[in-house]
Amino acid sequence: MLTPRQQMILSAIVENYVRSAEPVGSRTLSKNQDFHLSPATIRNEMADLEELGFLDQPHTSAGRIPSQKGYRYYVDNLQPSLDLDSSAVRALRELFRQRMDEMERVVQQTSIVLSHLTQYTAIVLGPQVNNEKIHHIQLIPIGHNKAVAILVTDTGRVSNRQVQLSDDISSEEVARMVELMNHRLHGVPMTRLKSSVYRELATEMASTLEHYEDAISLLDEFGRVPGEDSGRVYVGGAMQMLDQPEFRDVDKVRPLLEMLEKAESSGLQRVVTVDGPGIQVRIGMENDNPTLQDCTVISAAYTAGGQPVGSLGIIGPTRMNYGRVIQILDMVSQALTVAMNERMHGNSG
Amino acid sequence: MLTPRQQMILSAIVENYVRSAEPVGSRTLSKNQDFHLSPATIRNEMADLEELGFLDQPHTSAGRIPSQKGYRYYVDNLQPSLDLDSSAVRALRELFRQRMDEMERVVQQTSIVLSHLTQYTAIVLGPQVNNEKIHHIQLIPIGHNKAVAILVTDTGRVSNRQVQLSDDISSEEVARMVELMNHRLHGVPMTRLKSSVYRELATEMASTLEHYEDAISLLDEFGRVPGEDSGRVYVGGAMQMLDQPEFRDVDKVRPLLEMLEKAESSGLQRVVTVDGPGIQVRIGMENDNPTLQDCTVISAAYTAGGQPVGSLGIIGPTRMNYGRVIQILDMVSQALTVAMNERMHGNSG
DNA sequence: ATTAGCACTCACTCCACTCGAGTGCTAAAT
DNA sequence: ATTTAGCACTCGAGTGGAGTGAGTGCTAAT
Repeated sequence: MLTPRQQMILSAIVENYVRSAEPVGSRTLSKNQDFHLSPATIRNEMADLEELGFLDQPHTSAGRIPSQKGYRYYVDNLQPSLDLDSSAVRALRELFRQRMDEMERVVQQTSIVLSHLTQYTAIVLGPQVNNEKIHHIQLIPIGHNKAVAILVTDTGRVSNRQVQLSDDISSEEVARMVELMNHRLHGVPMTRLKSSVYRELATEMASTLEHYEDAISLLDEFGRVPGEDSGRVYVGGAMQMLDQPEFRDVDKVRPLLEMLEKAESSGLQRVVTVDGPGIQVRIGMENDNPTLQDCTVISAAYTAGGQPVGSLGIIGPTRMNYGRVIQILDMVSQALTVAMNERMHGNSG
Repeated sequence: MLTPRQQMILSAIVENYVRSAEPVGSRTLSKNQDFHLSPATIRNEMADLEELGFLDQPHTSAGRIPSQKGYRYYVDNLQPSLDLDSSAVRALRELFRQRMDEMERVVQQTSIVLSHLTQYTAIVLGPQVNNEKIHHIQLIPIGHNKAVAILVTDTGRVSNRQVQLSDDISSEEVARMVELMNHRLHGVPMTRLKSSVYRELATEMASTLEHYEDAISLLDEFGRVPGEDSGRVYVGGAMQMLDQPEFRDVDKVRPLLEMLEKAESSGLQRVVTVDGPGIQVRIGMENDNPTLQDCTVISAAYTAGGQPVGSLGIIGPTRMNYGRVIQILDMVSQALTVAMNERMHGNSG
């Protein structure tokens, strides 16, 4: 489709523009010793590339910048395969190996590290472990008719809720209630808590327990929120956006920053979620979200036990250093996968 | 110190400037029907006020703006006492009365509500309950030598940690360990966990338990982090900053937004912490933090059981609507105090 | 003590002008 | 048939002066 020379020129334009953030002219490229061509020749090629839709021209007498189609072509066909810096990988693994007591911490830390490494804004989705199973339920009374209900999953995640018990419930009945729930719910996937098991257990409890509504409301509580920090969105280095020349205008960044601020409620999950394996690159309009029409989102999944459980991504202007970001994202997603699996290891009973 | 007429003029300048964000001229004030004075007279007064340091002049032929000293005088002496809108109070109380399962949620929600109400950025410090006592400790084994340790306080707060047990520890010994810890630690304030009690208990356990180092490391874990969300900082409406004309320049907002982004590590706690009761107003340089030299921080404490346990504040430009913000902050801090006490109520055993 | 009048200041806007990087086209050179 | 040199053209960015208007300070009259 494109001649080798056209490819060279497109590639050079992308790389130049990514570096300088300014339209690239024919003379600049001509001085590039790699191809010995006069500016005029390059101009002709550029005119062709523009006609084909790979380049844009901000105005008549400016240089060329890559169009979204141009970036896409570059990413798909022209990107130099960088050999990944194995020392960086090792440093990164080391970082994750550090004692991070909470899974939440691991994920949050990742978003910060990722944004530091790339110099762009990073988004990490907390692990969405949906094959998590109930391991243990406990009720600890505190004061007058109040209790803390605690639910531990097989992965070691702990949820807790404060519950109000009926006035006239006896401690024996509470004990029976907890025993019954543990008996029936051990090993049951969290996802089924509110649906099938719920009804079954409800009828059984109704017949054996006096205050079964207490138990029901308790289970309701746990079922309502799928899990505190699963599904959470961590944004690292949001203010990196301000360093990008294309976003130096307050009116241009505001919608982006607002989106990042209200991460959970602005559908940011969708933005970085990936379908398949590998690295996904969404350039400009390829993002469904209209706020991101001048941005590129590069994202990857991380897995636990072979299953994808979350994803992480980078947001920046379409003028992004694709090669570098892809390389780093690849590295970090692998490191995070390893860290995840180390945490999970041996917890599946 | 200031004549009544000077006060009137200063007051009018502050209020005008807060509204318009533009220097106030003598003609503008003259048209204000309240005082029947010619522009010339007002000019003379303004010249005096400037000499006294209450007003600044951006450049020779511009109107006047309040200096930081001017704002301070206004806040201390001239501020009209607004009668607080009782319907708004009721609406707010209602909002807090809604079932918010986690204390964290309450606080986070407050930061959002507060920023909506004021149209400025809000900061809320999570409750720092330091007279919390240990209520119950529990160890739930999951899989191979791993366990989840759970600590419940008398206020119903739950902390949990994953711990690794020694290979050859028996379940009986684990049970004895937990029993011993519960026996000795029930009712002990969290703050003493790492100091006095620690040593006492350590020696006792060393003599009665074989694997006492497991227990020690467990208590260490709980003692290390004072409590997950106590001391946390919640920032609401950070992007409100972008709506302020004085921060429309990216270079001006960047430091502020970066500070808000790294809330926990940038010493934001200090910024909104208040010493005494009542509302605290820090104008410009009165803030220790140099990043805030053009900002005003208005903050208040909220209490639980009579003790101040946290604080909440508003950050905006020095050109701030002091009256409104103080009123709202007063309202919200009271509502939050009520909400806190409702949650705590009856849990002190 | 207040005000009218007036000269003065200064940011802001508009406009004409230049500068230069870059283009497209044509004709010559390879 | 390519490639290149040459040239006229375009257009954004930067410059500098004129004009405008909001605002001031000072002085003299009320």
